[in-house]
Amino acid sequence: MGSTRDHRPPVMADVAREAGVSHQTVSRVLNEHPNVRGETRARVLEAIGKLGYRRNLVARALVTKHSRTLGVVSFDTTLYGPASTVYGIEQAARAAGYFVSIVSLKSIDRSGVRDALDYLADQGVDGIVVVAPQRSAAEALADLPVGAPTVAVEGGEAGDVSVVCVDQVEGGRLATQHLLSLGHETVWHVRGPSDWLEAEGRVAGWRSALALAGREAPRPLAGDWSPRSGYEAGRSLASMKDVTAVFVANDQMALGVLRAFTEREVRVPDRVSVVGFDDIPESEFFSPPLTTIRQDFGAVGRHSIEVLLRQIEGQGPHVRERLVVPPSFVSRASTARP
Amino acid sequence: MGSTRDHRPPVMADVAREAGVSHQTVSRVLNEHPNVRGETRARVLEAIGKLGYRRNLVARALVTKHSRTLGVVSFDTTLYGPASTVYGIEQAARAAGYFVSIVSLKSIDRSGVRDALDYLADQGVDGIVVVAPQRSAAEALADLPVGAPTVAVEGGEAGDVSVVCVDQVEGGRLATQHLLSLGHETVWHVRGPSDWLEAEGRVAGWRSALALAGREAPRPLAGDWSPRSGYEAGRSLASMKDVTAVFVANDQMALGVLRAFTEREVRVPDRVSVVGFDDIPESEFFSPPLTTIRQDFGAVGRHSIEVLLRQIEGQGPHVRERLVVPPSFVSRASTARP
DNA sequence: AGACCCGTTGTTAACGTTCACAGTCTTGCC
DNA sequence: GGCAAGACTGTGAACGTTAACAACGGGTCT
Repeated sequence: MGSTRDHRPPVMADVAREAGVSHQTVSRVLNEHPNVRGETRARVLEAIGKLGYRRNLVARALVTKHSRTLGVVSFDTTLYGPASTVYGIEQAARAAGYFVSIVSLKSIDRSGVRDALDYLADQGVDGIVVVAPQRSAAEALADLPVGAPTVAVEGGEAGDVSVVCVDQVEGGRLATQHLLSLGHETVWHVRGPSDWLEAEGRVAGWRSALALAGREAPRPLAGDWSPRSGYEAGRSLASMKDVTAVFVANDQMALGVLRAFTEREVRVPDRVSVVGFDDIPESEFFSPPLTTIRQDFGAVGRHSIEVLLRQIEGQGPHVRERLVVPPSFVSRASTARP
Repeated sequence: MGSTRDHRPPVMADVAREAGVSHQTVSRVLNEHPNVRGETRARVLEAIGKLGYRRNLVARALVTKHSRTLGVVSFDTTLYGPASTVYGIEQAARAAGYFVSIVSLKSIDRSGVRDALDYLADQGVDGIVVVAPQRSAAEALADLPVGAPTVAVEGGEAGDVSVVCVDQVEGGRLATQHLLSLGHETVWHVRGPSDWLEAEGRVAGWRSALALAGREAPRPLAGDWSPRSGYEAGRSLASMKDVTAVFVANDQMALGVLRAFTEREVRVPDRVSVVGFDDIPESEFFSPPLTTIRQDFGAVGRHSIEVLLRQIEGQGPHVRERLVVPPSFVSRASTARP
């Protein structure tokens, strides 16, 4: 104990003095440079421990031009999907030794995305993950001026950037085929908002499965992902006599549909079968437990970081990757033969 | 057009040269120093625009010792509560011109919290918000070695740091009093994990309301916040004959309870009344729609930033604040007279 | 023996900003 | 006309790190 000044946190020079070496040698020890004698290294390490030295990452970032910080732009991290994705991203990033700086947009429009990108670029992030489920976000990304490597999550055919996404079309197909295979004549659909790529993908999958089976696609009902919109769609569906199977574009809306059916005493799955999408933790305990399509958000987050790091750390000519995570079918009690 | 080198982003010196002033004057314009002639300012601004100059925040942080970045430590941001809180924090922080760096812990133990704090301190954050709903987290905070100002959210009597929280005791009381006022003899409770302060607070509120009414408190059933644990508690409750009212410590578990009751054909609210906690977006569409206690997570997030900024920006002798956000009662269809 | 390489260490100069201080040019006032 | 006060601007030195290069010593090869 008893360093010269305890009121200022120690810097590299203090450690160097303590260990009787130059500050550059301290730097070498910290950066695990191979050419440092074992005994010297030990002395430096001891001095570091004694002084409680912590390297100043800001100074380091200034000279290396690498902040070891990744930026994440997301839309409404209150929703289960984005929240889980961001969680996966953060975990993977930290495991790789990166910090994560987050910007949550209230609405994703062109300028909002652009501002967020600028904001992060200002901070000097090494790379950016944009969770861009809406078409407008994907488009904003297309004319991106950002220097930093970027990966889009759920970003459709987003311009020049790499994309990691769940195969929504396949998910829609899975749900619809399951219902058809049970013997339903056709399958109705409560869709998500039209500016969401995920909503479009699920519609496309639904249509293609119906087409493959030679069935006419009924007019889809519009929802906005919220339970309330599902509830309203459910009331419409309940009043139609020929509805026996419904594919709802997410579990929250499916909950609303179930609620509407319960109120109108439309039994599920006896009279109508329902399939959801996402597999939120609650859906297993809906009444009845919801058959749904699971998205592995954690995997999406992890993959997006892998792709991004490959782009940051790997050299080579900026390959644009596209990684698709398959959804999976989860069978529960909300579907049955007609 | 045609600056000397387009391949390197422009720095202050480039702007200075372009505008025919010194770099210091550019700095003054950027920092809105009053003593700059209007015409000079205009010239500098024009040069900035022409060159597309953006100030390097890393270099700035090095000299000012302020990164304008706030750290957030949270536990499982997949859950609705933490996710909403973090969202509120991020929005408020950005509005105040701060970046937000997030660390999501998988498990909150002493060393985990400490590592996260170190990690953020290394990065040079100006302040830290710890969303510490678990006792272990709060304790870890008690012996905090961090130099940065810190605020705990839901942190109980967390050592020396300021705390922002929802009045859980009041919430538990509200729920219980509502059930008692309907005429129920007593109220059962499905509680959260015992190492969560929120769970303890709700239990305390429940007990105090029962005590005030001169009723015996039944033995609480243990849950872990998950719908499944609620389901299991619900199965137990369904097999007891004298249960007419249940206060469940969160909405997810309440969903599980409702599911168990439905399976056993225990009618809600006809035979048993149920009250939840949180008011997640789904609970309005449970069957039946859930009467619950709403927590304003957004307000908690905003307040925590206010308190933190007051601590960072305000001088003065580190006052330890404690800010309590009141919960509110939301009446729906899951409760009735016995 | 001399040249050369390599492991190890130190010295000096960036990185791009702000701070402290020293100028210069007005302006007002006696 | 001189002088001080203030507005405005410039110069140099930090901030704490890494990069580039030089220097030294000992070993190997010819």
